[in-house]
Amino acid sequence: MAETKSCLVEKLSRYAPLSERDLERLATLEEEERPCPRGSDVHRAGDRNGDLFVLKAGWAFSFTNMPDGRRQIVTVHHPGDVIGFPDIAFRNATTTLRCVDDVTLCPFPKSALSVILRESPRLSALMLSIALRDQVVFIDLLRAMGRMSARERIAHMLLDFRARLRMTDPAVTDRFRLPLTQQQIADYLGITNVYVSRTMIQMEDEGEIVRSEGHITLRDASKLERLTDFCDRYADMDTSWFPDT
Amino acid sequence: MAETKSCLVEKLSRYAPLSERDLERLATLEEEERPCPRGSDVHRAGDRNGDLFVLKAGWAFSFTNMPDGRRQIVTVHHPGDVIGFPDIAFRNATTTLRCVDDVTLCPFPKSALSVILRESPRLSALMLSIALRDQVVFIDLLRAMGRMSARERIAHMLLDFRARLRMTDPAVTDRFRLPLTQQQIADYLGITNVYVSRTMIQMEDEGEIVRSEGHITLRDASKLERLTDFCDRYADMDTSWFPDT
DNA sequence: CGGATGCTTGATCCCCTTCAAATAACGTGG
DNA sequence: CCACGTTATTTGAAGGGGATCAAGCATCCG
Repeated sequence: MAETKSCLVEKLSRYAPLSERDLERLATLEEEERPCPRGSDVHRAGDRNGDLFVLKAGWAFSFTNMPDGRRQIVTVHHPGDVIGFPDIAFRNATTTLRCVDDVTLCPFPKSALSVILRESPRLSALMLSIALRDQVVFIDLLRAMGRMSARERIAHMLLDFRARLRMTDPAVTDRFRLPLTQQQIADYLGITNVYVSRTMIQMEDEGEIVRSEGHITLRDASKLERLTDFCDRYADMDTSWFPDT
Repeated sequence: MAETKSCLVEKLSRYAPLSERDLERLATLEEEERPCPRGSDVHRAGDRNGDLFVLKAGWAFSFTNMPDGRRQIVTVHHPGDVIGFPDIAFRNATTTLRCVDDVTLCPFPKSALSVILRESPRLSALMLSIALRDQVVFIDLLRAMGRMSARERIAHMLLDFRARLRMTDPAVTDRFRLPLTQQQIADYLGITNVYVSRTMIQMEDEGEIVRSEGHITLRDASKLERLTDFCDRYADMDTSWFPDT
């Protein structure tokens, strides 16, 4: 029985059935979990690449800066997310990882990937699939940034957050905590904090959302889904082609 | 000796040294190459997922539409590129693949991935790395879309194209063929064709670029690199952690 | 309770869009 | 190789979405 409460096991076994051996293998790869206070940086862009993480609790985000100070938040990480995948193709981190909340991280070393690739084709397929799923999520975000208005972008972001939160907690409803500042939302969506404020007020005035106590409520999620042509990439991965072992 | 001129072998062996066995394995996975006329669609968004491709010759691009007709080109594919990676995590294609030129494709089936994962950890690592490298390229593009002006986006695109073309042909200089229409560039960068025209004229007036005979010349690439804080993601992948076999 | 941080609001500006039309380049058939 | 329709590029004028700057409020936290 998998009595071990490994983050990685917890996370990956959600996607596809894994053998006992694979589960054990995963559990041994993990290092001791590690807390990080809100506002702190786990690593900075340019740092030598170290570990990958599973985000056990709290929100975080990855971002890059331009020389003149413009900032782009690239990913908002939710509990259960694997963090650091894109960087492993390179020697140095391409983004800075900052904690939104007090956060708990479960690190596992980059070299663990090598072990997985050598020993478990099925786990390898899973890692690859997650990476490729994330790529499609980026593509969806790219479409939002390229062709959507500020209002649509915010709607898209909210739907995306809901879908992601629902992955680790199926009980998530149309009301959930949103700990990001408007400046952070702005840096994520490529607009300004001022316009985030204006747009969210407008969305609230028109009954699309409600804000209170750091939480947000989607009043009519399916309307927002139509508005943004939203597609939940977390719900329907294809695992049928995976090797059996 | 690898006498077979397999596209896949050609492509992948560029990144990291591979064993004879791996090279042979790759060669057998490939199906017969296939031509596609310019302007035609290889597959459409929503189609059941079939093959992956190596683009042997010509340019192509992948795009999505919004219900109201807005279009976002997501990737511009150059000779040597592997096409279709993001889709394999799903049952259906998420984008439409359209040919810019008369194109030659080397298809290999999705099931080939399963074979690779089972038989060659080293090739698996390579596939994963390419997927993750592409993810970083998307992140760079995202940053451009979120925080850069039209002019900076165009500069970024040109630098990216040059870097990619140089991967398969190191002889590529600051002058190269640019077969995209301004409408396509616009749909790629999230601006309008009209503004692409205006901006490129301005860039030409100010001596940053030259256009002639369907080609473009970068007059001072390093200046453009500073302007956009450009980073060549194709030049420096980290393969040091790969399994040996 | 006081400072800092985050949110809202107003006035003004500009990058880019939209619409429309003219010009140029291209592809095809004769 | 030219003629002609088609598609791509350029140009102009006008308008809007969102940026910028600056100030006033609300909230959080020690």
